Amino acid sequence: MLTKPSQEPCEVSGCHAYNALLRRLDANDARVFRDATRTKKFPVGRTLFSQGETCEQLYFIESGLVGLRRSDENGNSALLRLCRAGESLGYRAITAGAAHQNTAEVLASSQVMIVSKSVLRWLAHRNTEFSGGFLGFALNALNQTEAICAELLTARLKDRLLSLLAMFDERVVGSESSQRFEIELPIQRKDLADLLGTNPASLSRTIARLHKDGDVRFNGRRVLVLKPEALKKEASRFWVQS
Amino acid sequence: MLTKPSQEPCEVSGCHAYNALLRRLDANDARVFRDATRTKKFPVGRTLFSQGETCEQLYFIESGLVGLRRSDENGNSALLRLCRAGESLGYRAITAGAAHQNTAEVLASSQVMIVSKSVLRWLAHRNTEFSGGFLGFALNALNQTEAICAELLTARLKDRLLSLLAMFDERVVGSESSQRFEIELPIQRKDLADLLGTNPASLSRTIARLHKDGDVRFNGRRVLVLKPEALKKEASRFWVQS
DNA sequence: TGGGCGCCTTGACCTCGGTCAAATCGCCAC
DNA sequence: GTGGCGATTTGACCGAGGTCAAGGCGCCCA
Repeated sequence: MLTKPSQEPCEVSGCHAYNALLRRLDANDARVFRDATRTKKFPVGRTLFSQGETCEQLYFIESGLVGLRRSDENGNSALLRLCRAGESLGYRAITAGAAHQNTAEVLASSQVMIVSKSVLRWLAHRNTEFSGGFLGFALNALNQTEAICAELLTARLKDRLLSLLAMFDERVVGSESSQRFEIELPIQRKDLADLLGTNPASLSRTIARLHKDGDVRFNGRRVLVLKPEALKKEASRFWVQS
Repeated sequence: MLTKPSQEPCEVSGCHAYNALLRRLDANDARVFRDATRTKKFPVGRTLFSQGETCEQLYFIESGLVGLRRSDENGNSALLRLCRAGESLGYRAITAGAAHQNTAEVLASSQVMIVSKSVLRWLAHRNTEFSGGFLGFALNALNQTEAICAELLTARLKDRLLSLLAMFDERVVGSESSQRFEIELPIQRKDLADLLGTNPASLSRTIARLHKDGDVRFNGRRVLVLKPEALKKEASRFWVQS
């Protein structure tokens, strides 16, 4: 995919963030950028980078799912949010010239494009608008993190779970209103629990309650949504315009 | 302060963010920027801008305290975080060309510098590194919001309160370890409760518990810290390096 | 000096969700 | 199949914190 001499240099990858950066470069620099890109597959459980490390690379998620985790010295560890296909990672530490503030752990097997810091520095030096791209990434991340934060401040576990479910399927915001449909969860219960700030036991109980109320039926990682409007109501927070 | 012909153009205001932007401009543009700046005092309860509005101005907090609040259509409203003297507001909506995602409400009487969007646009057009400044602001905000998020995901109300107290006094991270000292809270209970994701009643009970345990003694807005090490332990999350 | 009005605290009550241990399920290798 | 192991659910228990209403306190103003 990266080697084909594309006629339309704006769409050379399946990663939105990658394309957004590429669009800010002239043909020549775009070639440099593409040539410096390599692709790697990461299995579940692997980490792209760890909190405290200095940043060496810029990452672009082509497929899969990566979680950002933050720990403190008291031993607490929180799974802050998910990064999906199309997103970029590592730009924060590179731009700030600081260590990674979070650990990026692979939650579902992911295909990732990688560009080394040195190439990036070289390009950024020649293209001052380059940082405009990162600014866009940061603003999106900030908005989403604030949405999550707002939810943690106000919503109950049950509603947070519904809202999280809504994240995993774009049909939730689609038009086919009252149709039941199925979502395939890409991650396991422990991770879901971490994202919600709870533990697998409590999560399991909440799922049982939803089941009993007839809203949503869980079967392992398959989730049958019986009342889409319940999800829709909760979904809104996450879909800030990007 | 803004009119004096400064010899050292880097430090013309008491606002760190303002100075950071100014430093990215040459002498000429810096003058344009300064001349376009006006100062305004906002009393408690006023808002700088509201969620959903289009952004017309860039704000710099010289003194006081501003809170960012996010509401959703279900009627929930969360006070996300505090913006203190030195911070900038409004750059997100301007940069993204979108509406404000949050409401900025004045929690403690504030002195604010204001620059109109049109001037900013003009300057940003001539100075492509300008967005690098905003990127820095966004990365800081993101880090802090993540820290708050992590705390909400893992910590109990009591510990979140201690951590919030620590925010209000830099002595907490200082060296004078075991000395008791006093903090003057700039905001009222309701706002504290909102920041912690709780209500005044529960907050009051938590305060009473801290009082009984001999850690911290509240007297209205005056807080006597008896065991600084208790605060120190919690403070760490918020002081990510900027 | 005595309302009046916010702000804050307290009481009573109860639900949500945390904790720990045991049981069950699902999956893979042998 | 069968044992093993991790993932998930369930049970039993209980504590943190939500809710609503009443009470106290401080402050301003007439």
